Amino acid sequence: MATKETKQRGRPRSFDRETALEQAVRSFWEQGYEATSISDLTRAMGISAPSLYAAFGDKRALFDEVVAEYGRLYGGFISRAVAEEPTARRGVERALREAAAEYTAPGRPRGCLVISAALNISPASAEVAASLREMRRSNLREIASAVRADVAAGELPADTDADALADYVGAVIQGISQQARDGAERTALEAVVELAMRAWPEAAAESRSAAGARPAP
Amino acid sequence: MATKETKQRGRPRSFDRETALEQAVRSFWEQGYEATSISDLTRAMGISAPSLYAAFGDKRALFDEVVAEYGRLYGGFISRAVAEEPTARRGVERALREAAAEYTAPGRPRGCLVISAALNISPASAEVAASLREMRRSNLREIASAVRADVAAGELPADTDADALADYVGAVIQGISQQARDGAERTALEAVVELAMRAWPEAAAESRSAAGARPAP
DNA sequence: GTTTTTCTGTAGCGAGCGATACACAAATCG
DNA sequence: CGATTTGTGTATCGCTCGCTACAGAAAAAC
Repeated sequence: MATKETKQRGRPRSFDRETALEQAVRSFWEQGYEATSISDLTRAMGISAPSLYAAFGDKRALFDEVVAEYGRLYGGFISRAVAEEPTARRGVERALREAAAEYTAPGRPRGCLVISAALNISPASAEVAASLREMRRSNLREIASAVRADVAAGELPADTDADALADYVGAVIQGISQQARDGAERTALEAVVELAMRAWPEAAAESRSAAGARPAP
Repeated sequence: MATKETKQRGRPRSFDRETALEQAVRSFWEQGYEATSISDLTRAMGISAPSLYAAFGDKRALFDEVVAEYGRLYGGFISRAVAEEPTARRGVERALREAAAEYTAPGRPRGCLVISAALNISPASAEVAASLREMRRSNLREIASAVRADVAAGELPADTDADALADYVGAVIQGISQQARDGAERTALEAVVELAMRAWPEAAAESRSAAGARPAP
């Protein structure tokens, strides 16, 4: 699907589409959707406005591609951590630690694009905000699902409120992203993660034997 | 200072300045600094642009007044909670519970203006963002100070990292504000607060006798 | 070669932005 | 009363926004 089918017919594109997209990612990541103008984008991408519109459609379509690219390159670590670790606790702890690292990684914009790019949007761009919000909700559902699986496995107390726990994790992640944007250092955010994980419920003592085995959600 | 000195000389203002300011607070609270246009403001305040500029200066000066008014009417509860409660733990718990209530109060914009009004700002308005950031930092300093006082009083373990604990509380508050803006209900945020407080360090068992007495910072 | 297709650069569209010039209205002061 | 001071309404200003018309450039197809 992504490979060129045959030789293209007309004048070839004079810039690398992937490289330009990567610069668009950085621009939107730094300033958010509305605060990033077409002029900002053409400057960062090194192309003119008509080239941008020919290659990516309009600003909204470019942003959609940017979000997908961001997810592919930088944003998937939460889903990955929760899916790969054997317990919800370990998945969440890994996700939070990676968040502290990712959101302060040198040479990149701070924080999370999905969290911060569509804050304070004017009504005209409400759809963009709704789209990113749904992505965040999806992440929380994954976490809540992992928590429920741990409860079923006796890895967490039976009265654990999975949705509340997922909301809590989401609040901490959003807070970490925000503080990273405010200039917080990685070590400070790791200390926050350390504290945040102290709120994790303790497993009932007698049923910790089944650790590592988790039924599919 | 705020009272009229004598009878004013020229044509009197045809609108109530305080009421108009209150509408400006709502507009900036809902949409943030940059996403709120002068046109939005004049519509909400029920006055024309020249009247706005005559009464409040420019957009930036109006926003500064809005921030001050917001702090006076809605924003002081964190400082109040931390200052009035006898221990840092009780102060923070009260602050978080009040945040869950305030940020979802019916008939008001969701979340906290100081947290959300200057997110995703373009470089031209960087000063506005810096100003609100400094207010947030000031709140965290108050919390860290209360924590240090509790450590000195034996109310918290001697190895408690006051700055990290304050950063954690700040992250939770920002997360709660964000989720409130995303539509979370008060009860859901209260569950998040309940969980967040489980991370609070336990006092060393033998020195809890001095509860209620705290030396001034 | 000529034709066809596609991309690029210039230049500019209508709309909205923050902010204001200017004439008129409404009050106090003498 | 006239003079002075201050606020209001209309009608913009210069600027930037997202976006595009149009002509020319660069490739394949014939």
